[in-house]
Amino acid sequence: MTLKNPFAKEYLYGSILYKMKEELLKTFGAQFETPLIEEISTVGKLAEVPAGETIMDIGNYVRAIPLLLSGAIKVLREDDEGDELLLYYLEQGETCSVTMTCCMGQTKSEIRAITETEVLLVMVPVQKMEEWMAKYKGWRNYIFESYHNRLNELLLTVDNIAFKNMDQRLVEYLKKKSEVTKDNCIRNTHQQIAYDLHTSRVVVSRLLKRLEKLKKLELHRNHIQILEL
Amino acid sequence: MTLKNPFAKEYLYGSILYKMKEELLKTFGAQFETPLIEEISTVGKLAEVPAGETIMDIGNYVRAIPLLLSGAIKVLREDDEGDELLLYYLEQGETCSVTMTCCMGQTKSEIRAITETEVLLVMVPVQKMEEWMAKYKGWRNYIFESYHNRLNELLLTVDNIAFKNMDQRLVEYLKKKSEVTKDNCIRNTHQQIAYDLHTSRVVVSRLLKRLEKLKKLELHRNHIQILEL
DNA sequence: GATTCCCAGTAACAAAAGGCACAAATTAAA
DNA sequence: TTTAATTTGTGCCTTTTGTTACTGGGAATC
Repeated sequence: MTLKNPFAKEYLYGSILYKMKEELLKTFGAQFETPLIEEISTVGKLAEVPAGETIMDIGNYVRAIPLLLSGAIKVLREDDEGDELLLYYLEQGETCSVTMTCCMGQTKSEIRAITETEVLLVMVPVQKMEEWMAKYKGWRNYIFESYHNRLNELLLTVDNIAFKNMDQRLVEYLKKKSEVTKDNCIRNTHQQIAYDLHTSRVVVSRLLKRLEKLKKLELHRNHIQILEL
Repeated sequence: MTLKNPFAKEYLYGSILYKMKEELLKTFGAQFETPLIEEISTVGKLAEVPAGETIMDIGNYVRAIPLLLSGAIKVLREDDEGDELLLYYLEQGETCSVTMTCCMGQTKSEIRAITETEVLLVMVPVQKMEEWMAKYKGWRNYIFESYHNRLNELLLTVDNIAFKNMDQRLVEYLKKKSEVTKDNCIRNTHQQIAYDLHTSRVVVSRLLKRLEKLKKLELHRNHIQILEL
């Protein structure tokens, strides 16, 4: 947040404190202690980010971790040649464990995070994270659950790329994407899908055509209408 | 530890407490507080397991987590059809985060763990784990570092299966295996390698033959002598 | 010593995935 | 409107990986 600020709008002091607390209660009220929510409201920064923004990139140093209040973020991996692969999506109430381990260990980010939809999040400085770990059981449990969820999500990703063929992976991808965007219409070009799945545009086009013939979706320019997968 | 005990020898009370403390100091002396090491010695159970034993299987409930004092453990994933894939190795001073999240969340194990070499480990009951988290900073850091390491290791696994071809993966596999077993000789059949890499025996044989022609190794029945990879 | 079993080598073939080239359709820009 | 750029559809070919089938070598067992 100190270097180049990637956020479109950042709420200013006081003016929007009420909204932040309200949003925190909505998302974390059940698992966080009230004083913890108080503290987050005080030190955290609320940010609203439009879709398609890179909020964390490979090689960046991390000094704050994001708590996702609404919207979805996609987390990507990149290899030496710049080839990408979608790892998983983060949704409401989640946080990026990979980022967390990075800022704890003072190492650079290993992943790239891009907003999939418009997103509302709270940035919490890393020092507080450690402090709350000793102080609030709710926070400790949350951090552990996050790790748990991320590890399991990564295992599912491994399952997909190791055990499944591209056609199955494509179907899973479309399902998941439609789920997180809450939209039956995938607003993407074939090339963009190919990047996420780490394959070529031609392959995606071919498989999509096959799915269209099976009446599972309708293809249009720049978007795909899902019928039933 | 309550059901079928998979351990060959389990050290009995008192008799070997000295050895346990000594081993704990050797492996964890630098990062654990002295009273923590005391506590581990008191509640932990030292176990020596020969190579090739399954110490954790998919579907098992976990009530204790292992701290690895020496040797190596391989961690596998399995799909619905019983196809396997090696995820990573655990080595001295490490613990299985996936197992940890399982016992914290009271869920079943998602992975299988098999001793790659003879192994010395301490089993710690899960309740203590939580207790120490609030009590010892050294423990808290250790648990976090473990998660960190596991996540990064899993990311590398994803990189391998997503971005690399089978020949490169095979070379990496042989290197890593030779490293953790501290042995230039891979004592495996081609079929066993094929299981770990989730491919077929014929493919492994083909690629190994190619490596032999490149003078990178020598093939023998039941073992492979690595020259330089 | 003969038999059986396991392991490795190999050829031939099949399937999955990727690459290239180009055409057609549609949109955006000039 | 004309032109340019983008997106998609497809045929053809290559590479990679997987499958089947069969071979012989060697070790273990009878």
